[in-house]
Amino acid sequence: MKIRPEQPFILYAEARVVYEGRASSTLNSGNYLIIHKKDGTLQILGGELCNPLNYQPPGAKLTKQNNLLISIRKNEKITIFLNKILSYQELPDWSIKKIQISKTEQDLKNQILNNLESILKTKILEIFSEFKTPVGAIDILAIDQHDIYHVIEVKRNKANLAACSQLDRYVEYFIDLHKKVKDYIASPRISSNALAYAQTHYTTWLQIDHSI
Amino acid sequence: MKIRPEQPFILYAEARVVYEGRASSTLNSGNYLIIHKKDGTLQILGGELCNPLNYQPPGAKLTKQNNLLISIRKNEKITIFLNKILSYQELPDWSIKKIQISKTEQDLKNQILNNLESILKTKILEIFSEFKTPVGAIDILAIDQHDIYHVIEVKRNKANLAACSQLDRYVEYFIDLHKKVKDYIASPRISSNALAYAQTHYTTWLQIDHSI
DNA sequence: ATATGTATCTCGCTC
DNA sequence: GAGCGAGGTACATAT
Repeated sequence: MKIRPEQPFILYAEARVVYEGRASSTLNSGNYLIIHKKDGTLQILGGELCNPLNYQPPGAKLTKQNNLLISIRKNEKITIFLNKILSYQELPDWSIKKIQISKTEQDLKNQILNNLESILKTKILEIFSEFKTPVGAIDILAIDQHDIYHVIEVKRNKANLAACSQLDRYVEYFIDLHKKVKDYIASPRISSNALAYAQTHYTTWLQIDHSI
Repeated sequence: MKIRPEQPFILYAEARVVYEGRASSTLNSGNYLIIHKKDGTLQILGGELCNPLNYQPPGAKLTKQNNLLISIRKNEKITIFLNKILSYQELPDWSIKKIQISKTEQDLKNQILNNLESILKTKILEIFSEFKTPVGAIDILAIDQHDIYHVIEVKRNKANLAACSQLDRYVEYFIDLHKKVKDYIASPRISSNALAYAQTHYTTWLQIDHSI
């Protein structure tokens, strides 16, 4: 069956691949699975690991010239040199449903918001979620009865040094505005270096788990 | 043809999927592409976007019970409820070659290392790559003739606030050791907020491009 | 095993 | 469009 580059399809072929764009890459000849979706997404999958060897995100445009498949998107170009087509199948009825997910960071955040005063052990007058600053958006900002700004960075899993630094930026922002600040990392776990860093920076780690 | 869960295969099927592990998810019934690799990798791909709807990384174990495909890895479980098999193909000769990539951050770093004195405009006595500290590994550390520590954070593309914060941690580490420090972000581009932050924190942005 | 950072990250969101 | 951060991030690497 003839390859129709405007169709969604799966193609198993002996091929080699060249990519030129943000980075550059070459993939030596072998048997690979080539996937093309109707939004332009292109993936070349190898026989192990999750991530594609080469890919184009949605919006790419696929064309065919003799034994070449060429996908172009902005300044990125993938050229597939087809040596032998081993199988080809079009998937016109491929579903585009979205997944329903839970136990995300948002869920953990809601859990904290619902128990904020007992967690912070003070009376809260104002609560902000995703409070925008020039140095990023604060997960939870709570202002208490003594005008202390409680800044909370939430991580759904193990908090690391990057989480501490994120918090540092927010704290500095309020310090510069002459506010009194207390800062917290709320997460189920924290890396040892992050915990050490937090302790020397007067950051409180709130261990908090997904309920259920 | 009968599904053999120990084989690498591509399966196009009407199915629904349930996942339970670090997070939880459900995917309603539809036509999806199910990919199984010999390293245990499992992916359920929808008709748009790059990322799999559900997946298991290498090391997962796949079994079949009637119309169920079950993949288990540590505390993570994917259950695929097969309603109708639309196509099934085994790929025993799927290649596992690796891609050759260039224009990575490492390439950019080497470029800087090869021109360090002209970039920093001073005589360098010692150079360290990936210098380990308790607050992370420094991309490039150069100590000059005046015992000034030049700390460089390299980003292959656009630098953001996180890059600035990374640098802050390294600078603070040396300040606490009573060293004189100059810090730099080296990248082709930088976000406006990151540049503003850098300027108020005495961080120098070195605009540097991938040669070629 | 844990920890850290990169990635052609992708993706969704907000401005 | 830019910017930011989450992600079941995956993945490589060092300890």
